Amino acid sequence: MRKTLKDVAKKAGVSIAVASRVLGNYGYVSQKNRTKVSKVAEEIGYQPNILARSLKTRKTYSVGIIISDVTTFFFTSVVRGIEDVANQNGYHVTLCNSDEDPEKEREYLEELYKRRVDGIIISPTSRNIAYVKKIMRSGIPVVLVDRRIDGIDTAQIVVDNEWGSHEAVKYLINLGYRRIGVINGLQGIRTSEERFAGYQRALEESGIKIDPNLIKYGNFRMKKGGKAMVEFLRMENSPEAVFITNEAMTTGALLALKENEVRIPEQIGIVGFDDPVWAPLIQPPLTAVRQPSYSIGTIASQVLLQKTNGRSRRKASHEEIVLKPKLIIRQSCREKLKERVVST
Amino acid sequence: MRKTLKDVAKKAGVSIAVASRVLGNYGYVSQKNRTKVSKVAEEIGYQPNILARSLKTRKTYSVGIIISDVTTFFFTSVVRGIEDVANQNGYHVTLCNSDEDPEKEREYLEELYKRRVDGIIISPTSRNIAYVKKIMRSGIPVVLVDRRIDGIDTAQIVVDNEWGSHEAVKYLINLGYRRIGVINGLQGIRTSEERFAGYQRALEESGIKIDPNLIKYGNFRMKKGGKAMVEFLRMENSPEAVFITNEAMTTGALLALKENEVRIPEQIGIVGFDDPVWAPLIQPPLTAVRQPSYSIGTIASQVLLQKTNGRSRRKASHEEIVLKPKLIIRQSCREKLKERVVST
DNA sequence: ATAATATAAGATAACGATAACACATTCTAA
DNA sequence: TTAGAATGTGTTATCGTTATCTTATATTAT
Repeated sequence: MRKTLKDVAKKAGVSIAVASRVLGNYGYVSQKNRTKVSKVAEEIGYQPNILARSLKTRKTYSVGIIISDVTTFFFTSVVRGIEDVANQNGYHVTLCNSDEDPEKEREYLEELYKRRVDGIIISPTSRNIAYVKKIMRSGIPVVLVDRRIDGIDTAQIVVDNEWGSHEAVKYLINLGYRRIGVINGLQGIRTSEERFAGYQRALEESGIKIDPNLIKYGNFRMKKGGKAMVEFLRMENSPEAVFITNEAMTTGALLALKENEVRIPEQIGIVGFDDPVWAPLIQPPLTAVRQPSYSIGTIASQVLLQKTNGRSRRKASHEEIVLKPKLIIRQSCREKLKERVVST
Repeated sequence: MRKTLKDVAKKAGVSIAVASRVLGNYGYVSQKNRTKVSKVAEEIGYQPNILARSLKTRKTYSVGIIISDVTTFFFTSVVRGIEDVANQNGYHVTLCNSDEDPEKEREYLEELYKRRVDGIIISPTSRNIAYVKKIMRSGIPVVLVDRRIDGIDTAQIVVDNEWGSHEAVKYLINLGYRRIGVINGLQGIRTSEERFAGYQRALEESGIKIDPNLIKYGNFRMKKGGKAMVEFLRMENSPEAVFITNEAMTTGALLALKENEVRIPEQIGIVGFDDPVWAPLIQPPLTAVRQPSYSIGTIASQVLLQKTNGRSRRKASHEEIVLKPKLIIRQSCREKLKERVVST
């Protein structure tokens, strides 16, 4: 059924070596054979078996991506960026969703290793660092995105989360907000920690004491964002403004506010991390920290491919590329003149 | 560096056949050798080379997905659905974004074929049907999602677009709207045609004449949706309501309306196809046709895997699974009592 | 004219696994 | 006791390529 080199060679009346040379475009082949083989290959619809080729050449022209969830706005853009440059360079992309589950992440890493991908781009949960390092040692280049890991000898493409959060919270403080809540991501994930650190620094710089009651922990998913917001609303002294550390949780929180008929920004100010397309469409338009997500993807892909091509092995091996996010001010916060209490 | 079966066999003091039997868990092996080999494999960190295995077994446990763009809400869910069930069954997923470009689509199909994927899930542009059929003939199962193709002998998982559109437009008509515009998708794509057909039927059933000026063609992307909407606004006799045939174009249109300060639903009624998470959050909450996108993915994946497993070859081979969408009524349309003219 | 090189093409050995086969043993049944 | 099955192991072919090694001929340089 499926045609092999042998079929081509036989029909063209040459050895498979010659056929391979023609189709692979290398070595010496006479013009006569060259055209003959090409013609035959075309005729019988020959397509090389990449498995066999890869087995021999030790190059698969494929890269793996491990992220928590493609369904989130941030990661779709990252994935799209990765895929675009990968494909421009003849690479294919295998997608894995870890759902923040270290177990799943570990399995995917193992699987990608077995499949002999030429490289891996991962947004790590930080629970399998030793294993990531082991994979790197075995020769597969790895590039980290979104989540930094200390003491790892490879490229990392991240956003300055601390700075972005600091900008956001500083902005809230400048507007006059004092009781500022935060809905954090999963504990143990670097991004969460950095975003929280920015929140913390902004408050400290302004001499505002940090109130543990105003700190909630979510898991980066929608539902928890809503739940955390409801908890805030139920407090006897709920926050005047809330900084929410990713898009999914922001969505959940906004939904909860809507359900409870809490008006933004009159009753509560909101700033979210991540600036999805729909941010300007909601009522009121959302003030948010925009991450250059597509660029993260393209850069990560470029860096990875550079590594797989073997060149520049010493140079730029564990560079850290930090992209600056940007606070997009819309209307979900407002000048706060005097104290106001949120109705529960 | 990388360990092979040979290394394991040598270290364990057995033949590679025995090692293969232990690790592959088949055939007769003594308990002594079984534990010995397992232990050695563990020790030296042996991971099988999937390329070699697949070459021999003619099974790669990987499936390809070709869709237009992961970045869109609808397709992320579909992809996630596919990936979830694929992974539960030990399959991996290779993602390809065609961007509605038949050329790209063709290249991806070819590439997936060369990579010997066990199956392909595609949302086709309809321009490479002959090639899809050719691939199918060569033995790779293909499942179509979202976009139906006539006269193709395989499973198709689609949404009843005509019905969904009909529901949406009928709803507008029942509210009293008469001059109803439509922003269509790319011409030549099945989904577009079906959604348009539903629009058409609803109008015809109500005896409303179809006005070509109220029909715009977009390309399923945000920008074109905005452009089409602006064109509507600039008309001397612009539509009272607009039905927009996918999420990205709806986003663009809403953005354009916002920019032009057109109030919804006072000045114009809007119904969109696709119901993204943010639909309830915008002002006013968007009335939209919800597609069961995640289910499309899971079902497609299940059907495909069933096909790859070779079982049930005669049965259910070209079944068409049609899922019903659902009109979610929110507040972007309102009872229309008398004629009103939209300000430009 | 002859050595040195360029051109051309086939045979064959990998790549790393599985599968088919052959050959021992050991166990069971007649 | 012995045929036949069950169990255990090793050897080798194979999957479809590419890479290496020969060998043969044509072309160029000295």
